[in-house]
Amino acid sequence: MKEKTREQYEARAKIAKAMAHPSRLLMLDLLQKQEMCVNDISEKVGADQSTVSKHLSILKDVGLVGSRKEGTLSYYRVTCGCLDGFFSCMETVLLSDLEGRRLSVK
Amino acid sequence: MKEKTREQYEARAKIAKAMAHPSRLLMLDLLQKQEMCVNDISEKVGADQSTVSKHLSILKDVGLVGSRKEGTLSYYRVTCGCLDGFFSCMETVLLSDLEGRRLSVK
DNA sequence: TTCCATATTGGCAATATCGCCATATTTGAA
DNA sequence: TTCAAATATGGCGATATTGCCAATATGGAA
Repeated sequence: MKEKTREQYEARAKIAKAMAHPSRLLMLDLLQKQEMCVNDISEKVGADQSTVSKHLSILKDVGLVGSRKEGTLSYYRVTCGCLDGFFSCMETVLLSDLEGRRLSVK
Repeated sequence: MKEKTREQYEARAKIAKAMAHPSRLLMLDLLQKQEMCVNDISEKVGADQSTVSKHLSILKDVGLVGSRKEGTLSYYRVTCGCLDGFFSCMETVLLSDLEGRRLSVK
């Protein structure tokens, strides 16, 4: 493991870790379509407001979402334009995995 | 959270979780370039052979890598062709995050 | 068979994540 | 200022992840 790239893998892992939760993936989907405040997200996700707030801060820490304040409300949104590629790759993996389990390479 | 898509987010989260580790990301990089056996990977990664074996089984469980046996050796390789998109998106996020921290949207 | 190299699996302690409750904090309205 | 709504943060038990050291397959060679 090279000295210089170890940090890079850790940085990448942070991003992957931020996405490694069903609720956070749902949030990313929602916030890609439109800006939303915490309470609305909380209802959509079906988790406690404090839980959602923490999830959002995790996403924000790695730069996947941004936020702005308007009065007492915090509006969050996705700041990166390449998530679709992410998700479609995931779908590809899921599909090919289903096929692969029936075929040669296990 | 819609009934039907919850499982889908969990399936995606599994994949993200599988990638959410520096060593596993390094392994994916290595195994994308060439097929490798456990011991060689272990040396490259700098972790115990049993640790690497477990990492590999995590990657294999979600269908990111496949393996074949040749004698006593197990050769692993990446089975999905869309990882580059994954990684380049991660780099994009990392870069834009650095810029974003100096600018408006926090 | 016995021996050796490779790989996988158990077990376990250390650490991290998760989600709720309770408690700040912030902002606008009264 | 006092109150209420929206968010953020502390804290804590429950659960999951991590990585090493055994211990256990597994296969080839002697």
